[in-house]
Amino acid sequence: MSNIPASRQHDILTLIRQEGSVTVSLLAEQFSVSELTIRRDLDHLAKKGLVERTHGGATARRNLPVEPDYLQKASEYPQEKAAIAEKVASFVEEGDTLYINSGSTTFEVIRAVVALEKRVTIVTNNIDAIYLCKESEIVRLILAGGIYRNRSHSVSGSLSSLIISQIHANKAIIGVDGFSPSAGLTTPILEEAETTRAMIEHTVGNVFVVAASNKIGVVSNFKTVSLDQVDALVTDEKGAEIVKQMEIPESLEIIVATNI
Amino acid sequence: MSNIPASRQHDILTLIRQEGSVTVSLLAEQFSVSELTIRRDLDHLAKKGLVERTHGGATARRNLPVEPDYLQKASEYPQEKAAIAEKVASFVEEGDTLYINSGSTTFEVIRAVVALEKRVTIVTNNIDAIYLCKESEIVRLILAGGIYRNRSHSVSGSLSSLIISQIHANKAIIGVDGFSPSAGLTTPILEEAETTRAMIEHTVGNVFVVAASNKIGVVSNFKTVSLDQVDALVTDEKGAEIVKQMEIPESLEIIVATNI
DNA sequence: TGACAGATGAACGTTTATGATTGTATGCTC
DNA sequence: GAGCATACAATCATAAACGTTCATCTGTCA
Repeated sequence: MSNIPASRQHDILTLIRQEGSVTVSLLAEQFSVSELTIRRDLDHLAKKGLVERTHGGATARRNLPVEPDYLQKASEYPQEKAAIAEKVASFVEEGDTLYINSGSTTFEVIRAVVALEKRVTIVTNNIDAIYLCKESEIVRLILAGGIYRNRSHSVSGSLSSLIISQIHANKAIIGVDGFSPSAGLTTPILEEAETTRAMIEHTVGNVFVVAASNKIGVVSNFKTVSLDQVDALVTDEKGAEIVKQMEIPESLEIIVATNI
Repeated sequence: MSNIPASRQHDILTLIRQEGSVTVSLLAEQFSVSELTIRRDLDHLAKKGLVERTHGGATARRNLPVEPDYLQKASEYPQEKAAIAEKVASFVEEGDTLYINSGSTTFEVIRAVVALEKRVTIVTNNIDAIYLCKESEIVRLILAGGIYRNRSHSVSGSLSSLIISQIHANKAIIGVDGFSPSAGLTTPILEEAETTRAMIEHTVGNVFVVAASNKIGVVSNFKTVSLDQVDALVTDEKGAEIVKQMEIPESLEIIVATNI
């Protein structure tokens, strides 16, 4: 992967997130390349679902009719999360059945997985997944049921576990609020922890945990599982640095998602 | 500010949501484009159901953005459906647990029930219910899980029935595509029929069927249950007329919702 | 050195956005 | 009810943006 276009696309992405929207002509001028190149860059970013392509330019994604609280959270480490999502999506294969729990990072994961255009089944308790999958004809979406929590736009609890008990996925992609060697994976909501645990227990393949550096070493309220039930941690460069100082199970692979 | 159409339309939309209403001439001045362009922008937004077009401008729309074909169906008999929804909601009592299946009529029912501000639990397979319940702190929403169908914005099938098998409601409010003495209640989708049947079977109290006159006497593809499992039909005046000609079980009460 | 992939730009025809023009409908004033 | 102003719809012309194809350049690898 060559560096010059990648870094320009990264800069474009930052600019779009900053300004909300950009024009092709302005970008072409700013980066001293032809408009055609900019258009290709934007198309590339749009295909990954990172921006919304429009006539004359591109805008930041704003396709959710109802914006959940966690979209504010999503703006905390947007690039890290996008990079992590991109990375973990690269492990997804045609025909996979995936457990993906709720949260801002895993929301990005769903976006990245749908952008792959592979024939996969996504099982999730994140209701917002419907916005991401609605245009895809080849991704099958199974929603867990249960009591709806408006703050996280998700369902969880014993009723969710009931459905999960019927499905065995071959990969799980799990977002957490805390990742710690001693406390394992932790979340602030009891029911979410239960649902996530059920997902991990019904996964026959690899369990990926996605977490930006601000989650590493953190302990939240409720324990999901301990680290020896996790196969891989996908994190950013800073997160990987922190993990290196920790005593983690040997079986746990650390995967670094380098910023785009 | 970049003046690409998408960005301008977004700004117009936020402005409308902020102010409640806008005029074409003011917008034209503000964005330095012709009024004609503004009109086209507003038409565009109105077509997506995001704003309400008026003479000389546009106003905010509190309605949620729903699927076009869903919306089309919803606009078929809007007054009748609203009246029916209002009527059936009047039977809902504090503390009730309600089964409500998916469909444009029952969507209105959920809206009416939430407006009651009574402490009830709604169990539904209509995902759009989240828009209606999100602001209510006293309505508890339980979503059935299962495979998501984008056309109806609902989940259904055996996984949904699994959750339903765990819940016994004391009232069920059921929308149908066909209501017929011989064929019973019918719907065009097999899985929906299964889910609806499960709801009715797990209701210990009254089962209400809501149907505007265009559904009465109609037979759709898949049977849900026969009429003797229904306690009441809530319909409009024209529907009541038609039912009078039919041979229906004596136990089935006909409730007429008079147009407001 | 030669083959090759990826990035870039030019040229072409096509699509989209915009504004001017004209005529029609709506609402208001008198 | 006549006259008038405003908003609208319909049509056309123009310019900008777009997609497609081809050619060029660069760096990599054998």
